[in-house]
Amino acid sequence: MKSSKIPERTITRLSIYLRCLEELEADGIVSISSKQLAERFGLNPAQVRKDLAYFGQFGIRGLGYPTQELKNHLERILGLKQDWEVALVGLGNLGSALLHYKGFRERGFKITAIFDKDPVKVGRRVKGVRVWNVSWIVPVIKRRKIKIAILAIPTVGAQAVVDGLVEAGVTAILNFAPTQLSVPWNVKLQNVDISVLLKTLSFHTIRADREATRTEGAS
Amino acid sequence: MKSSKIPERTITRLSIYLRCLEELEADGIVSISSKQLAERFGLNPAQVRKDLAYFGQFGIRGLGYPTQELKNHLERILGLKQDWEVALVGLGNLGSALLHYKGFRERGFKITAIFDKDPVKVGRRVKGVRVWNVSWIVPVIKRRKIKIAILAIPTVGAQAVVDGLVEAGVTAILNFAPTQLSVPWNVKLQNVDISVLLKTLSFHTIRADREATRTEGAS
DNA sequence: TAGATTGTTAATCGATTAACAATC
DNA sequence: TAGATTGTTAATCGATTAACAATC
Repeated sequence: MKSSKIPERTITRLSIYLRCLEELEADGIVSISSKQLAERFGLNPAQVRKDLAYFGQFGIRGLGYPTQELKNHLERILGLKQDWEVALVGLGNLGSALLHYKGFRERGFKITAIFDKDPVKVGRRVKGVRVWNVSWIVPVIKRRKIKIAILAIPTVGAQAVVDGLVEAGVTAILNFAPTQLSVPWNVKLQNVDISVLLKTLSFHTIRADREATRTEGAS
Repeated sequence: MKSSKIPERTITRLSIYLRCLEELEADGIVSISSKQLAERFGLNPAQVRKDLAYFGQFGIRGLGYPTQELKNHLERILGLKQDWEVALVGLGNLGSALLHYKGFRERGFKITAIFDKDPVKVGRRVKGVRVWNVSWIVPVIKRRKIKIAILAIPTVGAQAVVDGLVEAGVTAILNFAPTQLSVPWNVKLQNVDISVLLKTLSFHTIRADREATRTEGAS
């Protein structure tokens, strides 16, 4: 078993391949080549093969990859063969939207604990899930052995919450708070900063604008 | 002017630096070195200097970067000196959450057109913004010259919507639909696939688990 | 002047792509 | 067997980091 180091982007692509395989399976297509798979995403076939080769030999030379089998392998690799309990911290606009997002449960992620600091919300049940005061994070998560958390709170106090999550044994955090958080090396922090994303769009729009006027001028 | 090619990640980091500079300015700190800036994000000082050097010489040797001035430069580079009109397509849970997200307006992004296909929603006004039928995308966006769109709709029909946006002159799209969309080379598509993100978290949790049990066994 | 820190070039590192023997 | 496609090694590419002259 030579695990070497697996690039982050390989993992991201793996879950994209998986979605494609689900579609292929639904369409009754029994096998697919790295070339075909690559074409769908504008990737290089060698990259597809390399990504998969990190985890084993799943293909058949001359034929390609058996759809269903590869799908099973990827599900196992990505840890989707089991259901995951997920803690949601913050039940504002974004938190509520995420709670109602059907994609989670479909893929085995169940929000089973919610935390908020608003006394109006604490104690209620939303979608059958109890809302706890944030001060209960450590004991509740510890007891339930929850490993994955979603952070949908404002910047202020976010680090304290993260510290609590880590103390409680959480090893993976999806963070929507627009701030830099620090976690120990063995905890995975995935940032989704919508305002940063919008800024890159703004940058590209500025550029597109300039290009357009330049081209106009040249023509 | 040697523009060369600017890495995507440089742009992302630029907007992170900017946030830091805003805080520094609020704290009345007038200058900062690449070393200090890098430390805050666990980056390399050379990288900070290189990122900035793509766009000009903003620093003073021996002293560092003047906070306020650099902030201004970054705002100009990222296109934040102007307000942006943004179109929101899809007013479900996620769309509503994004509409109510205060971070947008604070940073000059105003959602000024909403599209949905639900007849119940069409024609209403939400937060003072009119909801149009999706079939009106092209004329409405064209007339208002909107350049940035947020896509918060399900997979089905997403490509058709994107085609409309592009036809109407949109050059940057923030996509929350969990599907691969195709756009022309001069349009920037930024995907935020929450289910893919959760899968990478799942993968890391699986790994952390294995590591933990291995260490236990070894001890 | 001495110390500090930039801007930039060169070295390193890591990821992508090309090429090809292995093999279905 | 001939054609196709994998798995893997080698070549390329691009981004990060180190090093250092320029200069405040």
